[in-house]
Amino acid sequence: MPKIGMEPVRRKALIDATISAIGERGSLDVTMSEIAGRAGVSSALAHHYFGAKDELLFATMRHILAELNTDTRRALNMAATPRERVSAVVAVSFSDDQFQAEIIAAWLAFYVEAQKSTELRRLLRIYARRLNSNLMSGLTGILPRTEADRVAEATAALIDGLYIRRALKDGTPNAQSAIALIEDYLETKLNGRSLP
Amino acid sequence: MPKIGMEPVRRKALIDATISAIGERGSLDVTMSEIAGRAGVSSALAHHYFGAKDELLFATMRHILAELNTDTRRALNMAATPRERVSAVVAVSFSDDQFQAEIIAAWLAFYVEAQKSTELRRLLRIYARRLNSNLMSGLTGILPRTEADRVAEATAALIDGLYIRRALKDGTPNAQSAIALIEDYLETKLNGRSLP
DNA sequence: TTTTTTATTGACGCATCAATCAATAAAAAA
DNA sequence: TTTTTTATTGATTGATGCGTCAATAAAAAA
Repeated sequence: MPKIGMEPVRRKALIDATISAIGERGSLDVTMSEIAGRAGVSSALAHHYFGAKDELLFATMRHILAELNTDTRRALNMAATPRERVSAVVAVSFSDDQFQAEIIAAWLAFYVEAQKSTELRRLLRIYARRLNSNLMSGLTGILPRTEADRVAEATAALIDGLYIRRALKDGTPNAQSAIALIEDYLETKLNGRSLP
Repeated sequence: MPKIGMEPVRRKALIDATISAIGERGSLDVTMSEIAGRAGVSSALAHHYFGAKDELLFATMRHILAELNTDTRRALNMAATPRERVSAVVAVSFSDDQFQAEIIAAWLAFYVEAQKSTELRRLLRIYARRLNSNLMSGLTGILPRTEADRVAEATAALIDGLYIRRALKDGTPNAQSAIALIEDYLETKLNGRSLP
């Protein structure tokens, strides 16, 4: 009993299923059947809408990136000062929507896959550039350019590093301590004074 | 014309081949034949010595970890002050022997694989604990415990973060700027003053 | 009402690999 | 010299999984 206009519904369901499958397996070694099953459809349908597995994975990463971008824009819009902008970018990276076991696993897996796939690498570079630009949008209002560059790079590395290290632990991600760590760094750098 | 005492030679060759194969492919998706071919033997021989592919990969990660540990111990032995100990740990992580495209790719790939394999996760946790302990061995001589803990965690995150971010770039790894970034952080934290 | 488009799947072909095994041969031990 | 151990591989098997295709059916268009 095929209803019309299913395409966007299925695409969304398949992408969500991909994320949760990757989250559970902890890698991109998930079968099309597994993903399709989770989405409640046949693997043939997944191929029908996405063509090849690569494209489904690519669409999934793009979706994750898009969500992060949306959240970041919203947070930046609410930030009043440059200092708040920096904190906003950090906070979004460790927000409940982003800093989930599933998403973290996906990030990691996609980083690895990017070694093979040129397109995926391009996508992740866009993320890196965007993150840098978002951080700089706050930092340039506080520090001289050279210093701002350095702090932006360190902050980005800290974010990625805390993500990857998080993957080794089990249990619920502790976003609070991650944020505290980065904020401590920022405070030191921006005020020249660390937390007591 | 089988010569006697080949086992250690083959094991070493196979592990080296595994690293270079992973480096080229950028992931653990390398076939036993590919690895064996690089080592100049048949895939059957690889199975003969390592049993299953898992075990070869495991042995490879253990080898990488062991090398890092050896290098670190040597560097720590040459460090005279606590401050030098911290720098030594950082320097080794970005030394020519460690900060190579091949090794970086392997680290990344193994991090992902650790999501699936309990043993591998245990191995990587050992690395994390050891890194922390090595950093603390210097930091506790400079900062109060709580502060030292925080700086150790941040430094570890920076190291891992710079590794993962390195994987996105192409060309030769730039260890110098990575070290500079971390040293700048350490200077700020330990002296309360950043580089000009 | 007939035709086309959209949705959907079960079955299948085909390729890839990990792992096994029987076979070969040289060295070492008995 | 016979036997055992060590080294080595080509061929094979069995499983897995991507992608395709023909078939089915409802909705929409003609």
